[in-house]
Amino acid sequence: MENTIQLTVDAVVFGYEAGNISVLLVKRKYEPYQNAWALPGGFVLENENLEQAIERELSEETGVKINYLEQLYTFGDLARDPRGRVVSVAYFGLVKPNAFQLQASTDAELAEWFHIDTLPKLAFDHKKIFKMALERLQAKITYEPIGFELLDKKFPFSDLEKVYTTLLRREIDRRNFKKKMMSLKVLDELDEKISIGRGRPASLFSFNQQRYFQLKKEGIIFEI
Amino acid sequence: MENTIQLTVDAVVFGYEAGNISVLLVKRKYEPYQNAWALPGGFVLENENLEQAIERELSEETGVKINYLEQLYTFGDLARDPRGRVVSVAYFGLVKPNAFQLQASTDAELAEWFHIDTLPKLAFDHKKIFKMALERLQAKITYEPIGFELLDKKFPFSDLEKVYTTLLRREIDRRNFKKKMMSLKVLDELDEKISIGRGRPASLFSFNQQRYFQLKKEGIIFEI
DNA sequence: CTATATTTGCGTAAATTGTACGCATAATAT
DNA sequence: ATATTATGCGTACAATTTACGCAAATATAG
Repeated sequence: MENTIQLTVDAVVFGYEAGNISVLLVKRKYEPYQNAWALPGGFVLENENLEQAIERELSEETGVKINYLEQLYTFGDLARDPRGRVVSVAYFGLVKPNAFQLQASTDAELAEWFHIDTLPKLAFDHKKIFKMALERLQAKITYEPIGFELLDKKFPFSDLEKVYTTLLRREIDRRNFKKKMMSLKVLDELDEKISIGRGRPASLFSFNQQRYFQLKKEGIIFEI
Repeated sequence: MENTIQLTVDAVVFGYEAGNISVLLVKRKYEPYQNAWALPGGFVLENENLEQAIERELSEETGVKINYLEQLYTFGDLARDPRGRVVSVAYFGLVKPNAFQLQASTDAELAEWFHIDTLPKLAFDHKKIFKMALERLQAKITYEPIGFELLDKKFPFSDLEKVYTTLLRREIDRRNFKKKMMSLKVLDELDEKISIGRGRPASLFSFNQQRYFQLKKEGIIFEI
């Protein structure tokens, strides 16, 4: 039996900065869809697993180092790629603000961050993949502590709140949100404070992953 | 670039009968893992999509017709198959009791239902796939109305409750469970009653999928 | 035929969780 | 000094969840 099905990976990488959620795209250098924007990704090599393929492609095409990576869905429709039968395993990833800057490095292709509400036309079925990734992210921040993965290690509470209101596209009562989040026992309040512009300086918090795993093992679930 | 990655699909099919959750396995006819039990599945053909591949393999190997099918995860570790690099897209499925009987039909291989607590040793990484599927099913019945897919179209409330207590492995207060379930407005109480053994005869209920989709569109979510 | 066991169906009180919002505090801007 | 802004803390009320009592409708045992 001759095997003519090809396997690729694609990554939907989200970043957060100053109240905006962005996604990382690359401009295609070759046909098909030459010069169109697309999700970073490419063919899986025989001697690497799927996560390694994602990390290699991201490194080659964008130079971005991912902070959180999770498999999203596998797209296998017959006509999704004009080159023939190509099945793609999609992942979604999150990066911290410091990884946000794109160095126009080495042989990095043209990569850019786009606000999730103003994406350009995308190659292949990548629009559909992006849409599913965004829905997954929106759902997931309510039942897994992954919102922190978009922020620096130390962050003021208002930043976390902003990530939630931006992603969920609805207002959240600041005081109730903090009470709920603190009751989950996975945030440590640090001694440090930060003062940005005017207003009372904010305490910095950090996510205690060890405590989270501990609580998860005990069957206590994160839920906002 | 020569492509040597092969693509398969595997299905974790669950069935329910008389308080027991079972999973469908087939005995392998050829090497590798000859005569070992495995999840039904096989290579994806070039002219079929992934769901079609699942349905074809299930039909060929077991004759079982699936009632609910959902993609689970794609397994791509380097050494998961001794034949070489084989990536497998796993699905999980549910069947209704009437599809439970296995006809030793045509060229159906040896297929059998196994209680989920007493599975035999499985080929490849199928134990890992099964484990993930069970966890997904357990989680999913609490936030999507898929428990009904394991029951006949008409069912007494006690059957639904049994599906939940069996899968979640914990007692649920019968009265509160019914109140909660009815408050979701997706079950219709029929005029019919059923009497099994002694005790008061039970009303039959049916899942109103149309109403569910309606409510979902309005943003109302199913949650037990 | 009567008493008992069993399963379903309905309701209510208490405990827990969620929501709305008032007000003090600590900084900057005028 | 005073206004403005963002953070931090608390409290009353509403909604939901949980625990559990009891009646109704059947089968079974004596």
